[in-house]
Parts: sequence; structure tokens; C-alpha cells
Amino acid sequence: MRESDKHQQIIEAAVRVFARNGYYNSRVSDIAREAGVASGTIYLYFKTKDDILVTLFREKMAAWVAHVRERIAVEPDPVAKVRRLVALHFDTLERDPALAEVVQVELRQGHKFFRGASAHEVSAYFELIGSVLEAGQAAGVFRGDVPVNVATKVLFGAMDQMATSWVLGKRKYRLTDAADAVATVFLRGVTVDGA
Amino acid sequence: MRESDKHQQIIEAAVRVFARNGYYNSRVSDIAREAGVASGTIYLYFKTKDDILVTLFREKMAAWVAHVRERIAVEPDPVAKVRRLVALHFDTLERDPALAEVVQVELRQGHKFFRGASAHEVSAYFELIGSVLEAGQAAGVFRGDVPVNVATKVLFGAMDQMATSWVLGKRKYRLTDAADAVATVFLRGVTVDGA
DNA sequence: GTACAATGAACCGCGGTTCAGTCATGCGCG
DNA sequence: CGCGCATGACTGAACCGCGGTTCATTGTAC
Repeated sequence: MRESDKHQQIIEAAVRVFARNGYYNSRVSDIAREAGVASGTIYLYFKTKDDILVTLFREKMAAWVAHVRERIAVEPDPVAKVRRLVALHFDTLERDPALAEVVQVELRQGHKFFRGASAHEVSAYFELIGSVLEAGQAAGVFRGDVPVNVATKVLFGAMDQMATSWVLGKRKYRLTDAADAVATVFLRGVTVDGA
Repeated sequence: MRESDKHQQIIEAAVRVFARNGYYNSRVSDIAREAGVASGTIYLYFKTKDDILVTLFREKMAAWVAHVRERIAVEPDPVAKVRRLVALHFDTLERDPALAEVVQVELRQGHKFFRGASAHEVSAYFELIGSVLEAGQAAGVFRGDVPVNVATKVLFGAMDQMATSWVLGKRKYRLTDAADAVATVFLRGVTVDGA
């Protein structure tokens, strides 16, 4: 039983508990029970309850960005990269329902998500999207009259809302099925006419 | 001093307090002080602290939807309606920074926003957007191969993300300036070729 | 004088955090 | 080899501050 075992064990338990009850309605003792440790043990690995949420988000988000980055790198043209990005975004959430619930609903709490400690990881994802769009503009595939930072937010916002609706609607359909439609609308919106 | 005076007074105070500190970091006594009443008075008008948040959201959102609905009704063609909708969405938030903060950041808490008591008001807005897009399809202006419920979420998500970024970035620029770009990307995405 | 709005100090349950004690592991020494 | 002893992870009951809620009292309008 390596140290990182317990750390990870607690993180994974926290994801499930937060997904079930929400952050503020979860007590530390709930996470402890779910992880199969005593509540005091939590404090050997995390400074505070908040720290669990922040750490969980940082680790999950960092892994996410790394995963997406390496997967879209292999796609040669910008259009394919965007399609792949959307598909991966949805696929990641669909693969882990508890994580999806936490990311889409619970992590938006107050100042903890975009602002605060996780800001760095979030902006890394934004920058990843932005770099794809910039490359597309440089290649003459995407129109230059749409500011990249606007297009980035439009794409992220579209994916994010699709995901949120899917989570809140109790995941009754396959999120991935909508990936093409979302990518198509966006691409049609930013591509130069006749490409 | 009509009864509804105090009710409204408390709601407006709550908006400012929640905007400043976040929902969970605001105590009822803070709202009371801001409203200029005693903390016990709050409970003559609201059942619980949660009730304040839910009521505030319902009232604000209902007014929002009504306002947008009547304003876009005068625009005759679907494209103009969409442009107007985006402009109004941003304008409403820009006019009331405290409300914007609460709507974009604080109200996303746990199950209180899209799920739960406010679900009805949110879906009213979604249906409003959806009806515009449907009319556009019927008129042959918008493409029929994009499902309306997907396009609705794409548009809402795009606007919502723009707004969230603007709020989190401390409102350093004019949100309204981005309205055209957002509307243009979306419209280009859903309009039939050559319209 | 009656009714009812408003007050705000005090209550009380909740739950994050602590810490004194238990247990397991491995190491040195006879 | 085996027997304690030191080390440090782990435990979980108890503590304690916080803040939502209540309600006996006061103020006011008619």
C-alpha cells in the first residue's frame, strides 16, 4: 500500500460522493466511509475539505488536457482536429458518469472552478482549443474575421452546454451522437466559404 | 411600505450579497443588514435561505424571458431575431453586474439551477430560443439537418460561456461588443448556403 | 385597545477538524 | 532466531465554532 494509493483512493471516493450528493451536502465522513478509511485519515492527505475538491479537479483536468492534446496532435488538418476534439470531449465525459456530474454541476461552485485555484488548468484547455483555431486561420481554412478568443469560447460553450444538458437529463441518450452536429455547426460557422 | 416592498428589498439585497461573497459564504444576517432589516424579518418573507435563492432566480429569470420574448417578437425575420436575442442576452447582463455575477457563477450551485426548482424558468428560455430556430427552419432560412434542440444548446452555450468569461475576467471589456461575432458564427453555422 | 409587522438575542444541530490512543511494521540486540 | 521497542500510519470519538432558525418581546398603525 503505497502512499499515493490512499491519496487516489480518497480522490476517487470523493468523485462518487460529490456526484451523488453535491459538494456542500457531502460530509467528510461520507468520503471517508466511501474510501474505506477513517475521517481523520483524510487529513493526513488533504489540508481541508476544499482542498479535496481543488486537488481532484486539478488532477482530473490536467489528465484531460494531456489526453486531448496528444490525441488531436495526430490529426493533420484543423478541421479534423476540431472534430476529434469535440468527439473526445464528449467521450471523456461519457466514459465516467460520476466525473461528468462533478465537472458539469458541482465544480461550478462559487469561485472554485474558473476562478481560483483551477484557473490554470481551465485556461490550458482554452489555450489548446485556441491554438487549433489559430493554426486553422494561418492555414487559410478558418476565417480571419472571427477573433480566436471569441471562437474558442463559442466552441467550448457549445460543448459544455451539450454536456450539462446531458448530465442533467440523466444521461438518457448517447452524448457522442451529438458530436458531429455540434462540430458541423461550429465548423460551418468559422470555415471560409467553399472549403 | 407595502408588503411587496420588503420582499423586493430583500431580493435585491440578496443579489448584491451573493454577488459579493457567494451563496454559501453569505449568512442570512448579511442579507438582513444589506436590506436594512432584522434577520428574523427575512423569515416573514422567505421560508428558508434556499428559498431566497430559488425565489430570486425565478423572479429574475421570468422577467428576463418575458423581456426577451416581447423584444424579439417585433423582429420579423429569424436571422434578425437571433441577432436581437444575442444582443439582449448580453445587454441584460451588462446592465446589472451583480445579477450577472449571481446568474453566471453563484446560481450554478449543485442542483439548484438547471435542475430543481428553477428548471421550469430555464426551459422556458430554451423553448423561446428553440421556437425562433424552428420558425427559421420552417421559413427555409435555417438548415433542416441540424436538430433544433442541438442548435438551441449550441447557441445558449456560446452566449453563456461568453458571459461567464466576461464576469470572471472582471468585466474588463464590453460584452455587447462580442454579440455580433457570436451571432455571426452561429448564424453562418445554421443558415442554408447562400442566404 | 387590538392586531400584526418587526426585532434580535439566544438556541441548537451540524459537521469540519483535532488529537490522544491503537495498531502494524520493521529493526536491533541478546 | 525471537523478543521487545521505536516509528509512524491510522483511527474515530469528542470538540467547538458557525450560522440558520425561532420566538418572546417591542413598536406601530388604525
